[in-house]
Amino acid sequence: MRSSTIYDVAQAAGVATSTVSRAFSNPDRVGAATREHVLEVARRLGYQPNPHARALVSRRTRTVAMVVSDITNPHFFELIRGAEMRAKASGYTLVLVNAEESPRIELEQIHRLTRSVDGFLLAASRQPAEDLLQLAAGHRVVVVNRRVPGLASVVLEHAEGCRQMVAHLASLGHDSVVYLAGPRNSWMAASRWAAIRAAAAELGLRAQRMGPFAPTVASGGAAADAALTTGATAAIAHNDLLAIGVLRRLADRGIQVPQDVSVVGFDDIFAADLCTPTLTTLGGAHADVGRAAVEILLNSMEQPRDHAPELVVPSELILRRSTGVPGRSRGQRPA
Amino acid sequence: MRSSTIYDVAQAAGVATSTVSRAFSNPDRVGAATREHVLEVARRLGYQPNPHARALVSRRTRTVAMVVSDITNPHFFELIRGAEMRAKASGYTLVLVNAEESPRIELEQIHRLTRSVDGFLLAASRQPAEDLLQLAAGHRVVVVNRRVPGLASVVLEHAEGCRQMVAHLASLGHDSVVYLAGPRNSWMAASRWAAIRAAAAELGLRAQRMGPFAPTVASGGAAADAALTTGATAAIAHNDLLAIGVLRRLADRGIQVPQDVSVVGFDDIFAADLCTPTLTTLGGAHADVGRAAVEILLNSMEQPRDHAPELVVPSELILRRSTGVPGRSRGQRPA
DNA sequence: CGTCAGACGGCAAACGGTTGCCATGTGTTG
DNA sequence: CAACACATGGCAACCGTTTGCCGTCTGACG
Repeated sequence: MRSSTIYDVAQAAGVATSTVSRAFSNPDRVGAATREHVLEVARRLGYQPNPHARALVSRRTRTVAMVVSDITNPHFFELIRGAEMRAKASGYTLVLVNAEESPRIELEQIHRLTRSVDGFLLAASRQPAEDLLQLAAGHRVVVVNRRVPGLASVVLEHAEGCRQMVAHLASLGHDSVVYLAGPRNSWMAASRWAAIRAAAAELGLRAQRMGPFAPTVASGGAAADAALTTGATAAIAHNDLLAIGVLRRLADRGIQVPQDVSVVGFDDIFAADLCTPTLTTLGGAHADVGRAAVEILLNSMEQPRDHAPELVVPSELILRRSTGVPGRSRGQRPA
Repeated sequence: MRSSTIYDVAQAAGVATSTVSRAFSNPDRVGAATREHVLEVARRLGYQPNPHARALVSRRTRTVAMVVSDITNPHFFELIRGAEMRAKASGYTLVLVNAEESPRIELEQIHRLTRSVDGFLLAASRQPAEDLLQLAAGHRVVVVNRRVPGLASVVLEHAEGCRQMVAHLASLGHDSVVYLAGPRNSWMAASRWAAIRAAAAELGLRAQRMGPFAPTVASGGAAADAALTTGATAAIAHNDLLAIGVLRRLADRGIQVPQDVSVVGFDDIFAADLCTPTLTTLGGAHADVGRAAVEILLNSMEQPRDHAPELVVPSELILRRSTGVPGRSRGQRPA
C-alpha cells in the first residue's frame, strides 16, 4: 500500500503536479475552484506530503532539536514540555538529544543533526562561549539558561533571584553563606556565584564557594560535608537535586535543618515540595522558558533579524521549611 | 557556505558519485584503496550526508518517534531516557511526542509523522486495541506498558507485582484494599485491577475499585476521600503521583499513614523516596523498558519477523514507610 | 478593436542521494 | 591458452517535492 504522492493527486485531479504542490504550499497562486478540487481529491486519496522530499528542495524541515545537558534532571522536563507544546502548535516536531553532560557528545549530536533540523535549542550547554558562537555561524541556535553575547537566548532570571535569596537569609539572621557550585563549565554556576557573592557583599554577609559538584542527589553527600567545614549557617546548592542530597546527608549526620543550617536550591522541581524538610528554592515558569525558546527560533526563521533577542523569564523565590532562623531549637517559618 | 555534497566529493576524488555513496553505505562494494581515498577526501571536505536525500530513496529515516500519553509524568522520564540512549547508540534520532492524554492528538501526531520516522514507540497508549492493530498494519509499532495480542510490546511486569503487593498488605494484617484506578481507557489500569482483584481473592482480602482518577497529584485529594468511604485499610493508587496526592490529602485530614491506612503506588518515581511518609511502590528498570522497546523496533526493521515479541521487564516491590500494620499507633516497618 | 497586464496552469530542472545494470579488467580453471 | 567468474567502478534512472519561467486566456482599457 504505497501511499499516494503528488503525482497520483495530479493525475486524479487532471492537473499538473506543480498545481497540486501550490494548492498546498502557496494557495493564492492557484484559482479558487482548482484549489478546492485539488484539495478534495487529495483528501479522498489520503495524500500526505513527504517531508523529506519537501525538505530536500525547500531546505526547511519543520523540525527543531533540543539538546539538554542531562535528560535525567527533572528540571528539564518542564522545559522540554514547554518546547514540545510550542513546537507542535506550529506544526513543528521536537527531537530530543541528551548530551549526558559531555560537551563532546553535545557537539557530535549537533553535527549529526545539522541537516535534519531547522535549528537548535541548547539547554544549559557546556560548550565554551566561542564554540557556541562558531556553531551559531553555521546553524540557527538559541541558547537556553545561558547568556552568550551575540546569541539569541532565554534564561530564567536568577541574578535578582539570588539577591532575594541572600536577602532572605540575611533577614533571618544568617551572616555567612556557602554556595555549593555546579559543574565547572556551567555558565549558570558561574553566574549564580557572581550574583550571590555580590549580594552577600552588599548585605554584609560572608560568602564562600565550594565545589564544583555534579548537580545530582548523589553529590549532595560530599557537598554537605564540604558546606559544614566552612562554618556557614546557610548553604545554597546549585540545584534542587544537589540540595536534596545535602538534606539527606545532613539528616544522616544528625544535623537539623533549618535550625543548624539552612539549605536552599534552584529550579523548584516537583520533589522540592516533598522532601523533608520541604525546600526553599528559586522557581519560575520553566515551561515558559522552553516555549519562548522555540518561539524565538521559529521567528528567526521567518525574518532573520540582525539583533539576537535575549529574553529573561521572571523567577520567584519559593520559601519553604528548609530555611529558618539559625541557632534556634525550633525551626521558625519566615513570613 | 553550502555544505559539500556527494558530487563535490566524487569530483575531488575523481570517482563517480555512486562510488562515493557506496564507500559509505556499502563499503564492501568498493575496493579498499578507493574506499580509503574517498573517505579521506570526504573527511577533508567535511562531507556530511543529507539525511533527507537519503531517506527519500532508501525509505529509511533512522528516526523513531516516542509518543507518551503525558510528558509531564516523571515516570516517563526514565523511559524516554532509556529509549533516547538506545536510539543514539545505533545512530538513530528520537523524536518526542506528547499526546496530552488525548487519543485524538495521539493519532494526529502519528499521522503527521508517518513519513518522517521509521517507527513508533507508543507508551501507555490510550487507543482502543483495534485502532492500534490497524495502525500497526501501516506502521512499524511497538507498544510500551501495554499488551495488545499480535503487536510487539514491552511492559514492566505488574501482574506478579500486584500479587506481591497484595500479599505484602495481607501479611501486615490488612483484610481489605481499594484500588484507586487510573484513566478509563488505560490498559494498565484495567490490567492492574484484574491482578489485584485476583490476588485479593486468592489471599482472602476484600478488594474494591474506585475512580477512575487522573494520574496526577491533584486528583489525589478526591481519590483519598473516595478511599476512605470504602473503609478499606489499604489504598493502592494507580501511580505514584496519585499516591502522593493521596498522602497529602490524608495528612490534611489528620489521618495517619500507615497506622490508619496504608498507601502504595506504582512506578517508583524519584519523589516516592522523598515524600512523607516515603512511599511503598512497585518499581522497576523503566530505562530498560525504553531501551528494549527501541531495540525491538530496530530489530524488526532489519529482519521483519512474523512473530511479534512480547517482552516483560521484571519489576520490584519497594517497601517504604507508607505501608504498615493497620490500627497500630506506631508505624512498623516490615522486614 | 488592438494592446496589455494579470491570473492561472504547466514544463522541467533542481534538491542529494541510492541502486540496478552494464562494462571493464583481473585471476582462476580446465 | 580459451573460457569464465568475479571484483570493481560508472551510468543513469529514480525517490517526491518545489519553483523559476513560460504560454495562454481573460478582461480592462484607450
